[in-house]
Amino acid sequence: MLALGILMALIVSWNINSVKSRLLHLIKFIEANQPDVLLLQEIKCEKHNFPFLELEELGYNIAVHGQKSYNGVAILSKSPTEDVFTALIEEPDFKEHARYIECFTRVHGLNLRVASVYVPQGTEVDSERFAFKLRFYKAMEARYRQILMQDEMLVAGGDYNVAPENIDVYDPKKLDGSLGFHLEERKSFRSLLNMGMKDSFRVLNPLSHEYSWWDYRSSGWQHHKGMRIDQILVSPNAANHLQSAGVYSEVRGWEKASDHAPIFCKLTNL
DNA sequence: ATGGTCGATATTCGA
Repeated sequence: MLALGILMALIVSWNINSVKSRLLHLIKFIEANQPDVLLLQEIKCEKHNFPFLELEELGYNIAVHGQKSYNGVAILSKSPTEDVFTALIEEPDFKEHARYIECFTRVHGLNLRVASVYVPQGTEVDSERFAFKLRFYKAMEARYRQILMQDEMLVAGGDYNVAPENIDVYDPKKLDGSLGFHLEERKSFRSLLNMGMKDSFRVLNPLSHEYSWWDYRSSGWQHHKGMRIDQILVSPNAANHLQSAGVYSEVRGWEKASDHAPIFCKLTNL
């Protein structure tokens, strides 16, 4: 290996809203961008229905936590996915929700623990599902804290279903207190940051107004009304390697697109 | 303006 070789790790997170209905988009995206690690959410299928063959053909090792019809998360990595963990939620009522998968993998000499996270949307503020959303944040925080204490590099990307700040939504006044932008959930998200995790996009683009999700129902994409509810959070030791971060927003304009665009961060091996 | 549109599934649920 050349001493001067600067290598870049591309890590992408994407709520794909059904991996089976979006498989051609996924393949097109991979061929164009060649991510080293791809974190998927809302695959909406069980493991035995996941398109392993098509994606292994593109050079990926794959870890899947599947569920019929709803939720489902996966990790694709050019390197082997080791030490897979999914048991974040043990509550009987929500145990079957496949919303978290984590593994160890390597990218260009970086040893990373990576997680693909699909935080509950919450359905309605103050509902039982909203309470579960807040509990999910607590469980995630405890898990991340454990990993930070082991001094591993953590890259945890996903649909956090919260827009952290005013800059992250199209109309902060109107949306204040509504699902995805309620103070309680924003505090839960901030708590991850206060623990030391960095919002890679915001660290590198402090003033950018960019979104990652546009609602189907209100034709949000057509009206430029979106929210930045997908994030790639990184531990402080991984943040030292951050080079850039952004949103592949053009993907949201593809025909029959997911309501979320892929997001990325790049880490250098230096 | 409390609708709208998706995907999986079954004629409803969850987002």
